[in-house]
Amino acid sequence: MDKNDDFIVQDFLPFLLNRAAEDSSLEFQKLYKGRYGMLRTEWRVLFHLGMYNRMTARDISQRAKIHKTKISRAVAKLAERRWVSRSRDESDRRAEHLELTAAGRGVYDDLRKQARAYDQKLTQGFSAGDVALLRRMLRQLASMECPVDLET
Amino acid sequence: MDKNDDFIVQDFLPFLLNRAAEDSSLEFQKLYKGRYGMLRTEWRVLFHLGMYNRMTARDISQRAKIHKTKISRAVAKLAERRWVSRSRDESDRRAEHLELTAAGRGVYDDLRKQARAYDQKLTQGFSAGDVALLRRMLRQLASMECPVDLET
DNA sequence: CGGTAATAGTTGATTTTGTAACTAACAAGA
DNA sequence: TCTTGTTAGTTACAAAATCAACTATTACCG
Repeated sequence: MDKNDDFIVQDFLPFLLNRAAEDSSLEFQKLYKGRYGMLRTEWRVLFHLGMYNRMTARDISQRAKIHKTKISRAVAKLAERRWVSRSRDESDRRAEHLELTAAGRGVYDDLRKQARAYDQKLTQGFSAGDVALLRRMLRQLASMECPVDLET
Repeated sequence: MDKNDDFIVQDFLPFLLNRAAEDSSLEFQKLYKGRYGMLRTEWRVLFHLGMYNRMTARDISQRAKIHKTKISRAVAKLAERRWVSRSRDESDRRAEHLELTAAGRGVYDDLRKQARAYDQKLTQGFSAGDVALLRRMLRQLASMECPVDLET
């Protein structure tokens, strides 16, 4: 990693990140998939709404960096299952405010509990300080560059 | 993260990992996609072959934890472009040995250079020690549980 | 105003992935 | 040998992601 030509592609950060991401997501995915028949994007939208309460699709898209078409379809499914309610913004009738219904919040609460437990399981091999550092670095890596056109 | 109910789903490790993985991959993806029209799995297969020289699809599958169908398709494309050559194992005619051609090695060499530079760019905001710790933790998170049936 | 551009969100077509089932080759025991 | 089981790899079909184009609404600016 330091010298001129000893670069091991197995150490390539994007590779390591993708592997860790895929592997660490697998088990939790079974949960929201198996228990609620949700897709990953649906779960992400759900938890953003659970956390911020009232957002438009655009808000979620920007905050989570999820493409708007994915959100559109996820919201459609969540609304169909009555976990999310939609209401037009009257001052800008293009926009739509999204909120969890009571049922949706029930699902969110359950999954959040599971997520917490799962997170603890994932991190139990590390010291608290290391985990904190890890999260900080991941956040920084994620926000690093965002010149990416989220539309299109 | 510590108390009973202050779990912020934005801190959820799989979420952070996925975001960091996606974001950190984007720019490099443009490279192998734009310059060589490769898909992610193809690039992964290519660099495994570049690193280990002679492998079967199964070897790659196990080492990189990539599903065999993905590898099969990636190899098909790489072979079609004459970047990879295939040869049957004579002692076990089910297996096929894969190797980079000269052209394939050219591509690999170029991309490995790019990868090294890109990796340095990604990590330049952190101390060397932190980066080393990060890689170690990612590797551990990735290999943590592997009860997952790689076949099927 | 009127026209062009931008924005929120949706839809449809194409790609890519995931899942299962399949072929072909080998292994091992009755 | 035959039967059953396993392994390497491919293929077919369904599920999902991506990309481009679309509607409807608002903003900007002459």
